Amino acid sequence: MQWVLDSERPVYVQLVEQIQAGIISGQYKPGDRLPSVRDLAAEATVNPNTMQRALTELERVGLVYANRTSGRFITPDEEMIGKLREQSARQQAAAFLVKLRQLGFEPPQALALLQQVIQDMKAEMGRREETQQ
Amino acid sequence: MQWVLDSERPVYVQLVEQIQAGIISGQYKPGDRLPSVRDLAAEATVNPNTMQRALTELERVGLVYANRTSGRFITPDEEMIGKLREQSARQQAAAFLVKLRQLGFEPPQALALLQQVIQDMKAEMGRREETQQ
DNA sequence: ATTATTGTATTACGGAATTAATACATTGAT
DNA sequence: ATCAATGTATTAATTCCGTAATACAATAAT
Repeated sequence: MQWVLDSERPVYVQLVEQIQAGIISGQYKPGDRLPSVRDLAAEATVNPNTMQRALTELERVGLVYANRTSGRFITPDEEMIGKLREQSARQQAAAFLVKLRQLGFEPPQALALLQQVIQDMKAEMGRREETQQ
Repeated sequence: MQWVLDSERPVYVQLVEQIQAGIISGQYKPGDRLPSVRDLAAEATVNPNTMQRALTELERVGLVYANRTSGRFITPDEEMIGKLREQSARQQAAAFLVKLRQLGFEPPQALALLQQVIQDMKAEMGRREETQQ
């Protein structure tokens, strides 16, 4: 795994995100054993405790579990992974709606805006392709 | 203005949000003079510096401007207010898409999910109405 | 000119959050 | 029984953020 860390946000948060992305993307498969805390920490050039914190967080939500001395594993429960993924996404969506309401956009307007932003992205991509040598 | 503050998040952030909401909702109209820093601070039972910080932030984005000794005013530029509002909303939308991609949702899927969340909200509201005494 | 009112700058305090150092506990392997 | 590898707990150091205390600066009003 290639770790990308900046100092804008807490390191342990970035670790959580990246491991989680690795799980969702299937890079870490259900049931896989993870490298040890110390190895992961060395890999990411991070203090072991910092890596531990990230792993504990993932454990809290149920994505991984630990067996003392035998190591840490991705949960084998694919359905749980799927549910967690969807639940997180819904939370993000709800938070988005709250923020947009603060800006005076009711949910249907927020939806329309998101649609438009996506359209604009597509248009931008199209222009890039045309322009590329 | 009735201020609602908790200690979950920085006070100055909450102040920014509430003043901004006041501007967008038209409670504070373009060109209006705001009460002085000290008065606002007293109103919200907050340290003057904390209120100052909130106002400086709003100034940074252009929603208000200050004239030494004569006070602080909402920008009279209604178009700017509108543009800022839309720009903020777009930023939120873009951030939402980034987070959802981290969870493995491509933009069209993110859009569909948001739509569904809104539908669910409506359904929930409906059930509430039926149930209410 | 003086004063009162306004915004601004500087500095310091407190406390929480993050990271690090170190020691402890468990257990599979030998 | 010992050891090595693992996760875990405890404590400390440090940094950073939010808030507060206080002093300064500018100008409209008198």
